[in-house]
Amino acid sequence: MTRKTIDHVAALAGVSIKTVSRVLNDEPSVRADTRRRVREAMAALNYQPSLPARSLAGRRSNQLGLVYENPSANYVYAVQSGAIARCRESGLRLLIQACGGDGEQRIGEILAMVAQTHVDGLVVTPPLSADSQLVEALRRRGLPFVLIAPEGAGEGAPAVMMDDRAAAREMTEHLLGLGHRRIGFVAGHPGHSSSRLREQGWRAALAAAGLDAEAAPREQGFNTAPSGREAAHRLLERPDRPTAIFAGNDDMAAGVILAAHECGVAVPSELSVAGFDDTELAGIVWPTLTTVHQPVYDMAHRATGLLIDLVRGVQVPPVTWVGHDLKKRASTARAAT
Amino acid sequence: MTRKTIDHVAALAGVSIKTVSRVLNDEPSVRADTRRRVREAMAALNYQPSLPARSLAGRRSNQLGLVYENPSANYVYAVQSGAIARCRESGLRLLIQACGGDGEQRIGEILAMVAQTHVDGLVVTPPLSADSQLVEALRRRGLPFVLIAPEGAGEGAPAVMMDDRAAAREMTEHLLGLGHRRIGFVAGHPGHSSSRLREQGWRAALAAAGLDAEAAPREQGFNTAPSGREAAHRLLERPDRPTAIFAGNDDMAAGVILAAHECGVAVPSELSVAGFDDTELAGIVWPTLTTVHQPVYDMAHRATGLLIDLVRGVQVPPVTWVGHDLKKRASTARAAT
DNA sequence: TTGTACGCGTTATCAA
DNA sequence: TTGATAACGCGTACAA
Repeated sequence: MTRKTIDHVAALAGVSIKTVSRVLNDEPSVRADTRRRVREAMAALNYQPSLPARSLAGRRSNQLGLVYENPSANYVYAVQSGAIARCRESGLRLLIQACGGDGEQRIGEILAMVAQTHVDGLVVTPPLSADSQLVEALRRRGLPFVLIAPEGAGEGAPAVMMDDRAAAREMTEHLLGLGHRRIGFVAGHPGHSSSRLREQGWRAALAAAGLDAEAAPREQGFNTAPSGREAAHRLLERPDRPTAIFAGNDDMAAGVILAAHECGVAVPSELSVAGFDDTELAGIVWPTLTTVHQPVYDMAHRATGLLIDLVRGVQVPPVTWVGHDLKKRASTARAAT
Repeated sequence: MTRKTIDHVAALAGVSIKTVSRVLNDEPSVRADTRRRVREAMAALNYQPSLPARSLAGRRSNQLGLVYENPSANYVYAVQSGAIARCRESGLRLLIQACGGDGEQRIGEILAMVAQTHVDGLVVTPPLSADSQLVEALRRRGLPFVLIAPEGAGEGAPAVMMDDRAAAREMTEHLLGLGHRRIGFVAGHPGHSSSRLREQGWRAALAAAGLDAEAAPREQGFNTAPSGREAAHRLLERPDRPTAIFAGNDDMAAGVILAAHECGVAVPSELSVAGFDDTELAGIVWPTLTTVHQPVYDMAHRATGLLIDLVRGVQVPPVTWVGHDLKKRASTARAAT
């Protein structure tokens, strides 16, 4: 139960604790032979360096933070997995902070966490990444941080983004290519910037195809399946019923499919349905969902990599774009003639 | 950027740092008046104590660990949320550790994490909680820990469990009560103890109803929607097609519904489908899924509470049972006559 | 290439 | 009820 310390290792290897410290931190100025002896001693004792001691003594804690607030389980899980994987590659720990509360309080909570834990930097996920006050507070604090999918382009802070607008446009073009002309849209939560961008992509594709983008059927949803279901009912009741509905995320698309079932409208023969995000759900609903793959894991992995660079003083580009991907599954088909 | 320390607070409050420390740790032997002055000084400076310093100096780190390995996104999210909430109530931090690798290596990883981070205790989730070698290693290490849903009854280690067997039996009885006699079962992953318990509950209910439990239609699944779909196809092809199918979890139940759609079997009029767990999915598929609510958030919350007691030297019961709940939704109905 | 002395910010010990 | 001082286990600065 009594902790093994750097002193034990030093004694066993016959060197000073400073040399052990050098080996621990992969500093170059250690003779290969000495390094080997120290390594062996560490292994023999099953030595594990104390993170608190390192945090306290050094100017780095070897810990990064990940903050999120209230998104979906799938999103959080994917983000965490990507960030954890990247941290592991570099021998760092990830501290996860779930935020509650409103603006001011939230910022205080995050700054308190930073101060208490000594984290070296922060990965900020949406919707927190769109909070310009938070961004400003972090900047003032002088803490390295990387934003995932911020509003606009992160206001100069390093950000990892996907092109929601272009992806939505591509999906709409896919539907147009299948012969659809009345393509309805279920918009996502108004508070999320991605909602606006996706809607813009849909409109842009319609306009480019010579359709009246302003008059196109559009209903408001809130990123949940029930809201998608209700929006779909409103769309399906219209005299000029759409032959395709594009929902701003997969949950809402699942709601659209549910509504179609309820109205006796066959998917995809009478109605094509498309989603966005490519969550687990897309492969589970029936028919399986055509959707846009958002590489959440990859985005988190990259954001964490950028943060590691930043902490080490390496310059990083202001915006890193990640690609997206159309997943064509069973919920879309050629428009009935 | 320069950190505020206990010295600053002590100076401002006109006391020694030890007194500030006492206030910080809610020790009783401080005059109310002194305590107030110290509190005010802390607030005025927006003082945040250094967790690494406390971990290093004290015999407690005020940090608990949560270890998981590879379960579903929804499960992880619910467990984390419950544990984080409980930690927050007691002013503790939660360190989350995702494990990879096989038995030996996994144990080493967890013990290394414990040694490095100085966590005061560990919440162990399934399937790790069923690893008796891990349990033994933690016991030897002398670290407080609580198991969630272990195999058997946790081998004497404190555990939080739900009665999978009784719940599955109740669900089967519900189906029997709806007039079903041919009730098929899709078993979950053979590696999970809950799979066996749920199957036992199903069989017990059939036997109690005077049916031949041994000959009842049963197919193997692996906790995924595709495996549920395939199992359902096999069940639906039988000459004595079941009028109800009970799947060992919601994902597989979603697969069953999908298969029914594919075979042109109407749910619930021609086939009732029941699931287990009450994940998000249950409210999203069509028809919405009748299922057993497993209180994952609550289990994690309680397990963390027990762990906090344990760390403080308070005795806790060896097993804490949590209740379950039948959620009757749209996927089950009276058997066709 | 290696080692010595000190400090990081807190808790523990013991004395007042 | 309060305080002085020594740990805790490591990195940093500087010297050898």
